[in-house]
Order: sequence, then C-alpha cells, then structure tokens
Amino acid sequence: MGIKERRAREKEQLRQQILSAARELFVNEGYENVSMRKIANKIEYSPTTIYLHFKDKADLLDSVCKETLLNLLNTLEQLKRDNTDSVETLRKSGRAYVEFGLKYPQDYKLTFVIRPQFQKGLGLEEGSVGEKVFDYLREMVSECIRQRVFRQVDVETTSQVMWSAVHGVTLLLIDFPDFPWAEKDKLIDTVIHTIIAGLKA
Amino acid sequence: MGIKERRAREKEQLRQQILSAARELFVNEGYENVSMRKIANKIEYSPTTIYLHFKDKADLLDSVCKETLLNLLNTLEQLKRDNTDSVETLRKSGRAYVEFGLKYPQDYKLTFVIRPQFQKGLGLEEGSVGEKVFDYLREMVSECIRQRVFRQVDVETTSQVMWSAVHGVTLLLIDFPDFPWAEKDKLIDTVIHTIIAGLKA
DNA sequence: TGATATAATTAACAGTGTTAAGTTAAATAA
DNA sequence: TTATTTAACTTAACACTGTTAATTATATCA
Repeated sequence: MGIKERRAREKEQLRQQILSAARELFVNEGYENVSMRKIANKIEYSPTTIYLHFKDKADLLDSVCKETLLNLLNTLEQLKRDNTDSVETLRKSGRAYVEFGLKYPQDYKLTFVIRPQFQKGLGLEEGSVGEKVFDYLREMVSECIRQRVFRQVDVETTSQVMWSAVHGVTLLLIDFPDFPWAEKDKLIDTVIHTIIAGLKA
Repeated sequence: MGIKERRAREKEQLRQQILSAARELFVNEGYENVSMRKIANKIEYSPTTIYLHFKDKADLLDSVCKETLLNLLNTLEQLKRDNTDSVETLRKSGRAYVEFGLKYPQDYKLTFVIRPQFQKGLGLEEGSVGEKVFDYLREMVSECIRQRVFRQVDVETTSQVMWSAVHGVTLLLIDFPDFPWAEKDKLIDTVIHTIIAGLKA
C-alpha cells in the first residue's frame, strides 16, 4: 500500500509549496495585493489548483498564520525553558512577542485584528494556538506574583494589561512605519519596562 | 456673483453626501466590502461622479477618517479646558481616548488600523489632525514631567508608550468582545494606572 | 439666441476571487 | 494487456472590482 502513501506525500508537498509561496508573497506584497493568480504563477500551476488544497484565499492566509503562530509559541516556550529570573523571562517574552509581530506583520494583523472583525471571537477560542499564547503570558505573570516581585495584583487583569501594552506597540509600529518613533528597541523596552515598574512591589 | 457661490455650495453639499454615504457603508460593511458603485448607488449618482470630488477610494477613506479624528480631538480638548490636576487630566484623557474608540469602534479601526494598511504612513504627517491628537498627548505628558510628578523621562518615548497602552486595550476590547476580560472599566483603569505608576517619581 | 464651461454619464479596460465543466494522467480491476 | 474508475489539473466563464477616456447633458454667460 505504498502508492497511496506516496500520493498523499506528493499532495502534502504541493500543499506546502502553495503555503510557502503564499507566505512569501503575503509578507512581501501584503495580503490585499496578492492574487490567487499570482500565487499560482509562482508555483507554476493553474489558479484553481490552489482550491483543491484550500477552501479560499482567507483559508490560505489562515493556514499561513497558524504556522507562524505556532512558531511564536515555540519561541516563547523556549524562553521559559531557559528560565532563570521570572521577571527577566516576562520581559524577554514581551520582547519576543513584539518582535514576532514585526517580523510577520500580515500574519499578526490577520490573527489579532482582521480575522476577529469578520469571524467574531475566532483566533482565541478554546484549544486554539492563540489561546495557548495567552495562557503562556498568564503563567509568566502568575509566577512574578507568586515570587512576590509584583504586588498582590489580580493575575487576570494584569496579564490583560501586559497584553494590551505589547499588542498596542506592535500594531503602532506596524501600521505607522513613518511616524517619528523613538528608537524602536528603546520604545519596545520602555513599554515593557514601564508596565513592569508599575506592577512591582 | 451669487451664482458661483451657490454652485460651490451645491458642490460641497454633494461632497458631504458622498462622504456620509461612504462613512455609513464603510462602518457597516467594512472598507474592503464597499465598492465605488455601491456608494454611487446609495447617493443615486454614477460611480464616476465620485471621482470629481475624491481622487480615489483611498482618498475617500482618508476624508472619512479625518472627520473622525477631528471628533476625537474635540473631545480631548474639552478635557484640557476643564483641567485641574495634570496627572488626573492625563488619566482622564486616556480614558476618554479608549471610550471614544469603544463608542465608535468601526470609525476607530478605520482610522487607526484599516487606513494605514491602504495608505501607508499617512494620517500622522505634519499638520494632520492625527498629529494634533498626538501633540495633545505629548503636552499632557510633558506637563506631568515639568511638575515633577513623573521622573525625568524622555517626553517623546513616554508619550508613545502611553499611546501604545491605550491603543492596545482599545483594540483588544473591540476585536475580542467574547474574550473573558476583567471588568471593562477596571481593565481600562488598570492599564492607565499601571503606566502612570511606572512613570511616577 | 448661441457659445462656453462645468457636471455627469456611458462604455470600456485590466484586474479580482471563485466555480462548473472538461481534460489528462495515473491506478486499479477485468 | 485492456478497460474502467479515480484523482489531478486546467480552461473558460461569471460577476465583480477600481479607474479612465470619451461623450453627452445642463446650466451660465455674452
């Protein structure tokens, strides 16, 4: 029964080929400016072939996005593994989060801004990768409180505050690249530092 | 010479008619899902007539957003007029900003998320209303530093940090209405409070 | 009145996402 | 081996999109 397996393998291979062509185009030219025909051209197939592997254009971006979100989760969990100081880990996680958003702005905006607009609540539903990312953040914050580095603040609210801040700076940097920002790294660090300072015991 | 004036008046009237039709459609159906033909239908003119008043679809969006920003600016400057304590005014301004976003979520997203996607970098250029909104914020922060309520922090960076935080919480509350947020008012207040606490002397 | 300027329209272009139908090639069954 | 079924893939088309050039209608001026 090796034939079926080979076929499945070939099919998966083409799926991946489409996926990575789409990613490259989305990242370089922006989701709106990439047509199905453009993707098809890149992989040297007809446009309709894409529809054999993905429901529609949104589904394609959805899959691209899921991959990179998993990527973010990996990055974060690596940080937890190298954990030394809990506050330092939280700080590094914040940075990693923002940097991820800046590295994959299209994916970031789709997941956290555009998708929820049309499919309410999606992206953070139970069991989703998005939810796992927030779970991670909550754990970090929780650890800081348990070690009494932070005052006895509400874990839930505090995590959400942290998320607000990194989400905000990420989007502003993405959306207004020509605004006279303070030096990028300094801005990101200051955002995170200010929140942490405001939470310390 | 009353004829020319009447004609100019009529022209302005049609411009406003287009503008408000566009706003209503953009807000209700989303920028991408609104075609020039749809707007034209609504005002009972041919699609090309719109091009006599606006350069292109993006320009139309631009004008809609400008109106929104003027609205926000008015709200904020009212607060400054009622000014008592500088930190208290900053806090209230933060609240007013978020509340504005939550009151007109579609307009807010259109202005601060959707538009920059189509008009890269535009909206905060010199002399724009967007710049004035940020100028307002900078002034508030500057006052807090001058009165030595805040440490001797960099005004520019600090203002941007503040903006990041309120922008972030506004968008999260808009985009994920089903997420198990802490009580809304508490979350907003905590965001602002945490930032301010992290900046205090 | 006729000339002129402006407003508004029609028709078209090149592109979009997507689908139904048709074709080709490969795997299975006889 | 040959016929049949199945999967992969393409062609052609539909109903849209933003936008422009050319054209017609209309109101104002001489």
